[in-house]
Amino acid sequence: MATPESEPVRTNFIEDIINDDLRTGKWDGRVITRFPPEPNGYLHIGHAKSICLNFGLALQYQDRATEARCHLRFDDTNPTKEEQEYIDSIKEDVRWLGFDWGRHEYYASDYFEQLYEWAVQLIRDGLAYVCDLDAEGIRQHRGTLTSPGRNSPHRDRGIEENLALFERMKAGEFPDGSRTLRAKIDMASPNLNLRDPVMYRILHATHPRTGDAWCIYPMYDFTHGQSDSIERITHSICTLEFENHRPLYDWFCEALKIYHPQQIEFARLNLTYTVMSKRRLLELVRGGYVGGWNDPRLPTIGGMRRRGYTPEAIRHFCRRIGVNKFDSTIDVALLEYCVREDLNRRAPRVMAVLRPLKVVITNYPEGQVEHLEAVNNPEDPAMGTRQVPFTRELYIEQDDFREEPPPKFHRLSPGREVRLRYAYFITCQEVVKDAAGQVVEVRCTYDPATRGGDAPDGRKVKATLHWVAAEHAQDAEVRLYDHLFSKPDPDEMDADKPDANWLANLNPASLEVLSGCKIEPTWREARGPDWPDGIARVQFERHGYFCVDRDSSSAKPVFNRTVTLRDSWAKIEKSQSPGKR
RNA sequence: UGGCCCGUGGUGCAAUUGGUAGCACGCCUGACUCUGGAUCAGGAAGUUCUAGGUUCGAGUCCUAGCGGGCCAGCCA
Repeated sequence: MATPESEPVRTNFIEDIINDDLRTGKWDGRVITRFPPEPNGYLHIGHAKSICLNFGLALQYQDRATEARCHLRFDDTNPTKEEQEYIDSIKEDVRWLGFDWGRHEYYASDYFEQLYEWAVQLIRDGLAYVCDLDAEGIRQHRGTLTSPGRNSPHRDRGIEENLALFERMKAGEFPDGSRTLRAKIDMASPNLNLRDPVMYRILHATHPRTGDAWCIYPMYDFTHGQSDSIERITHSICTLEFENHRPLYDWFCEALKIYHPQQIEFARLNLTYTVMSKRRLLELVRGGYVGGWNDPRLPTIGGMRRRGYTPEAIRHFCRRIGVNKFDSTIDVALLEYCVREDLNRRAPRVMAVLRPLKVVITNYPEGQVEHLEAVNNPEDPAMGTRQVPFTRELYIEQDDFREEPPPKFHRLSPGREVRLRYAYFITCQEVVKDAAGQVVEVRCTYDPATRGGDAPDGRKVKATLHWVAAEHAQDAEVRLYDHLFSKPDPDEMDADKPDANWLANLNPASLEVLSGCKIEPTWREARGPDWPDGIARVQFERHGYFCVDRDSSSAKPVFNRTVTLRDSWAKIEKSQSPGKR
């Protein structure tokens, strides 16, 4: 049987290019890609798309290529924004996703010396010059989208003067922002990136890796292509916004006469009900709208890991969304489908009552305890069974009882018989209410002949409820997560408040913390095969998939809801509610 | 008003490179079921952005238009 991981997926336009190249021998049969994050933030599902693409390609062409691998390269050219902490978390995330860069861990900063020499080479060739304009001056000379720029007054400086000035920039003789090294291309180019782009800027800042060795730092455009070149990358895959930079990428490689990889752009990932930009993610964290970078509601890799998503599910998702050259927004339901699909096969089943309602089995002997066999995972008999204690007093879900059942509700209600999973049929005989009229207890009788869950006389029940023995129950905290935003597109504003911004669309119910939840005491015995990442995941029957949060203690476990089960009753209920449909 | 890139069911992708569209998610039915889960079967849903053109034949090629994205950081 084909696993989701191995299922064939149609080739995308990037694979078409690679296949062509392999056929024509363009790169001597090599396929070398790279994932080049800037260590200035945490990775999110959008990065996962790129990671899966780049590392996936290397894996995929292992047999067909003479050499196939993917490098991990940190694009660390801006010390004012980058930190070691980000480097560490990025490595952790890529590893967790299941990819291995082997010894191919690189840093653009490792190439600073070479980059400097190349800059000098360009000056010697008359293709670069030191410009004394400040940021404002450069901007004023740049022109606009529709009008050409003007040459810098320093554009025609002599080579020797440029060399001396650049040397002095490097030596730290000038303050930040006072001068730049620029490529001499074309101030009239319709592509603004070609209007004498800055190659080096002065930044007296301590770099996480090179410390204070440099006070001039190369710009992205003067770094990325050359880094690719040094590493002999064949296909340099990046997102669409770099399309306009490709001519510059090519220009530098050609001007320098160095190995010239091919840049290919693809569309970044967008998901419904969430935001993906670093800026917005940062705002959510800084503003306290979420608990931190690994808040389970965030689309960050750390958040998803804590939410209980598996690397397998994320990889499968990334394979299924495809790769293209135009913006699109994927329905988060597909992501959720992928997690369910994976967890359904792997997660042991456990009974957990989230909102307890006490049930007393009036004809069941007081003090008696029976141990009933429960299946750990109906999808995988190899996961075995366990013995769950059953007693006179139990908890069932509040939602599983209705004093006045609506149409199509076939759970417990007065006079009705249902099955307690793996246990007995019970019939509701009496309802106990508090002073406020709230149902606080349901008194039932059980049929001893239905032990195990089947009636010898063949009679059927319409519902099977999960339950937990009251005295034996493990108390737990359960965190119910839902979409972070209440609209598929967080930017869509309600007509009555057109001036609001995306934050107004935060879903007030994105997190609900439940305490006093009752978990079946044998839940730990239900564990299936070990989870490679050490995060325990279970299915709470009829609820969804949950993972054990790091806030857990042995006295009180804490569970995070990864995703709910598909819930057809919820749909019926929703369609019954007035105002709907 | 400039340049570049891009338009296929609600959403995301396919279509053997010119032979009148197929898959998945979602949605709706039904079957089965000790999870209202899973599974299985079926259904609704597309003027392939529009208009011309080439061709026996166009989602694929050409032209124009319309729509969307990106670009005026000493960010990446």
